Amino acid sequence: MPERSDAGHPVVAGWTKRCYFAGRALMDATLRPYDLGSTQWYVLWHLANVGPTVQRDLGRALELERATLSGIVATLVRKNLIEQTSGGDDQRQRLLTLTAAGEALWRDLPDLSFIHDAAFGGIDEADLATTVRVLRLATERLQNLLRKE
Amino acid sequence: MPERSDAGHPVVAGWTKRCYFAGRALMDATLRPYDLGSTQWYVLWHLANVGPTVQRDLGRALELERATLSGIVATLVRKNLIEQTSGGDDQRQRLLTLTAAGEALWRDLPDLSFIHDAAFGGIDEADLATTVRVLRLATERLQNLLRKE
DNA sequence: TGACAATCGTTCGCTACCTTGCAAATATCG
DNA sequence: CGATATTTGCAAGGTAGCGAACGATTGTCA
Repeated sequence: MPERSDAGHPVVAGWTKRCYFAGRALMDATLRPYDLGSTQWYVLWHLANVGPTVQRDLGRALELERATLSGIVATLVRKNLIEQTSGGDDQRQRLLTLTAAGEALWRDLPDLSFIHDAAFGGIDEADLATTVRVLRLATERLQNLLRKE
Repeated sequence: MPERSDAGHPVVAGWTKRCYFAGRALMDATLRPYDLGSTQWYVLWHLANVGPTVQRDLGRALELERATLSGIVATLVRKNLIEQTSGGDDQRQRLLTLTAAGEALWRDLPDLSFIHDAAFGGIDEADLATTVRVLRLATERLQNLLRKE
């Protein structure tokens, strides 16, 4: 967000945010006709490609807090796209499954891979690798600071 | 968010999101004792360093939608940190100014530059430049796609 | 001048993040 | 076995983002 170009650091943060939101906006715009949000799409993707999943595992896979996923699951259940059952050995956890309507919708959904291709296609592989390395290192450092308060 | 490492593209998107949220989380955690959100901090920063600003210009500088900024301004006014006046030649636009309490709080606030330093400090300048170039190019491509629908 | 268009801010409803606090179920260990 | 800790999910409340629709003001131009 900051436009200060003093040293070069804040600029990275700014473009990280802009890039994240631009991709998300394109995803949201593409999914809008289907009345789906981007994170809802990720949930459907996971259930369609991995199969029925316990809510806890889905949260870990998608890196979402329990409270966040809880709301998204509630929305998808309300739309009748997924089902949330609690008939396992562990009575705390809930199994998530695509409904027939959910599977039908998933088949109708357009392929979103064009977004990644549009964003990063044709860019030098070495540059992409550098970008990933920088972002991952920065993320790990920030998360370390977060753990130590 | 996606962990698929097929080609390399989706990985970039995943780390872009993680890095953005890690930085924001650290910022939020640092500001929590002061009951401030990260975007609220950016507004105070701008008013403290640039001076009183018309709301429209602030939105452009911070790249926020009118609706988003409207809510943030309302929050800061409610906290008595900024003032929103409408006494210009153009009766539509509102001038934002720090209140005395806002200036006092700003002086108490810790320096947040340690976040950028922690994230990107010590990384090769060329690698940072490459990262910025990749992210900016991807962002521009995505925004172009957004304009054409 | 008078109709129409553009701009500015607000409000509403939505998605998606978070923390905190709670209750229920399960695991662990004395 | 029983007390305690952990895990799982939910609800409430807050921040930050979006689009759409609406007054009010201002600009444009026939």
